[in-house]
Amino acid sequence: MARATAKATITDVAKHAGVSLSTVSRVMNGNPSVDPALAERVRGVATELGYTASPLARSLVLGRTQTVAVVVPDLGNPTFQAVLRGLSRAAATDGYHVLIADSAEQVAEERLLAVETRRRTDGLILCAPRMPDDELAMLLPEVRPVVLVNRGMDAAVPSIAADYATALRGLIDHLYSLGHRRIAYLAGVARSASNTARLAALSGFRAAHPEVELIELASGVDFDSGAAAADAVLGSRATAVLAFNDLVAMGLLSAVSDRGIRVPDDLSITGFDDIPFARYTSPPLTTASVPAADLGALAWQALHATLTGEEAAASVRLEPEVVVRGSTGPPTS
Amino acid sequence: MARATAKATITDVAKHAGVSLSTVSRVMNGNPSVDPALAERVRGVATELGYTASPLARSLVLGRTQTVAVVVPDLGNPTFQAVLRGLSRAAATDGYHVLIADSAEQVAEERLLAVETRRRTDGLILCAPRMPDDELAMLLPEVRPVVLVNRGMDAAVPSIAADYATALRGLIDHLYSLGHRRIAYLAGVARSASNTARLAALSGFRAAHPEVELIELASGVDFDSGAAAADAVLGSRATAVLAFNDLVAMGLLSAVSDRGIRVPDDLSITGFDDIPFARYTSPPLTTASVPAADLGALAWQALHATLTGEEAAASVRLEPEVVVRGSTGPPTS
DNA sequence: CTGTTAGCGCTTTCAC
DNA sequence: GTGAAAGCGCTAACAG
Repeated sequence: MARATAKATITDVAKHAGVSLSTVSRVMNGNPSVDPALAERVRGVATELGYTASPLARSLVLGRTQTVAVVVPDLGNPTFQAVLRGLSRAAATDGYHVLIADSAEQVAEERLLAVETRRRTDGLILCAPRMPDDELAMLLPEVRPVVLVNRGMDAAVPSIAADYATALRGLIDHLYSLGHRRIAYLAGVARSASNTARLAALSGFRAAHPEVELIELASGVDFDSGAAAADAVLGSRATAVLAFNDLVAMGLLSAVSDRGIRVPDDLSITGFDDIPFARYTSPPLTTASVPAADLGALAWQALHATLTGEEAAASVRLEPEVVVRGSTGPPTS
Repeated sequence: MARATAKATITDVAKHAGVSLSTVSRVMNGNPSVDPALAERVRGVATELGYTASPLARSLVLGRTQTVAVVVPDLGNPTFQAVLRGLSRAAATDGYHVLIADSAEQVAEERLLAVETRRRTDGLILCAPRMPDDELAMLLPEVRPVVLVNRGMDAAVPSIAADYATALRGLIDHLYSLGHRRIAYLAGVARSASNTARLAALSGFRAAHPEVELIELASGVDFDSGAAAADAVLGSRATAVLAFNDLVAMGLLSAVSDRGIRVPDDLSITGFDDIPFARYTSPPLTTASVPAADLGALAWQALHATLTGEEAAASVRLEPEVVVRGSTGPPTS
């Protein structure tokens, strides 16, 4: 017969049970130094009153909230959604809660969001691919413990990232082996961490294959920018295009299809990330599979490790896999 | 020259400024009853020390956390992702934080998650389409203030929902006007709130059009169950199928296409929700557009209203719009 | 084993 | 206008 009204406090329980606060506290925390019979009685009163310790009060005195913060640049992006999902489930497994902040692509807000959410939690998981290096460097000490996702920094802070460079290289090699010699790259956001990695892959490839024409084209990171890039891509006379990510690839695919271009016969297209929908376009998208949910889970593991002080969490780098589907093929022209 | 080490407390500031705690508190809270000059000095010390009031301590004494909880059944589902996004951004606008819990489709966990996250926050936004009515009824009083998403209850708790019944009816009418007389329905999760609404729409249509054959088929709520239902759908000899949602529709579309079935010539398919990818299938999906992000934003508004006690938040019901794309057409058989 | 006493860091009467 | 003191609900020495 629990009365759900006006949440009972530890004092109520103590009074009803005729014991001191400490005893109740001990019982509730499973401290064995309490007489079993007494403990039983206290527990009885507690359940009768529907008592649960206030997380707030505990947090204040214990100095930990059992909560971590995560800031992402866009909750609408499937990749970050997957990171969040992996993170959230992993954290839940360890009894932690997740406070979430979406900067909505406002890089200027990220710092504040990070600091603010961090103060209400025990640690931070930061996805801020576009925050300038120097700003990030200033921020990091302030929000420790923190783990970075998809972005390296100094070794002092653990970073869980996919190896964008190697993966993109895999995609280029795939196109090359198909026979493509004129390849466009839709560059996404210029100053993002993963774009930097991709550009490195590009120049690596250039060095190895000077005979191949690599054309860099500007673009955004979503459907619309992919679609908007269609004319530029077609104008470039490339036979294949590396899109910044699956979203861009899908937008492009859709737009060129509308213009009567056949994929992959007239144009091969690769995506990046392997979001859940990549296999359902037509043709299905060749892409690099970034295990975003794993990234989230690993980020949690790293943070949890430093939280429990077991070990200095190590950075980890995941290798995406090139998954070849129908959107790439040999050039016909 | 802010020293970021060991977060300064209000006591530090008071000491450095040579004033009492109360004064610092007043200054930090913009209480005008402080001598402007003194206030200025205190503010100086505060910034110098990099002082910010501990949200935890404030929460404890003020009795509010500036945080709300949201529980969703699956963070991998685009609809709930959109709800979360709309909610998170709206809440951020009002200076609130969002604590998120993903029950990972474990209906048994939802109650606990709801109660636990609610205790650390000021209110709850609950998406629990599959929780049994009686369990929900028991839970609600315990987590108030709460607002329900996509699920009505008694009038006592505000509910923000899309009108699934009317929308599905719109989809059926669309198929009917196209000439379909044998229509299959992929029923998704049997006991979910929105499925109940859909079934109501179905029987409404049956009453109006006894000449139409309406075939109910079991299915899940994701790609795979859509694909898995392909044989059953084909076996039913329906000329059109109403999929439980876009995911199911896409899975089905993909599977029947693989079998050489042409959509919409051989089979018309409708989805539900209008997730961002629905327009990028081929053919693009005819579906009912559920403004999930708006649902989230409205849920926030309702919760915020009851939090600030301005008014008793009202329930709202949004009308999805039927959006006709390429996956539906007249039957050819 | 159990109770008493300090706080955790802050806000808020209540006096001066 | 400013400070002293009480207390938000809990835990953790510290005594018995």
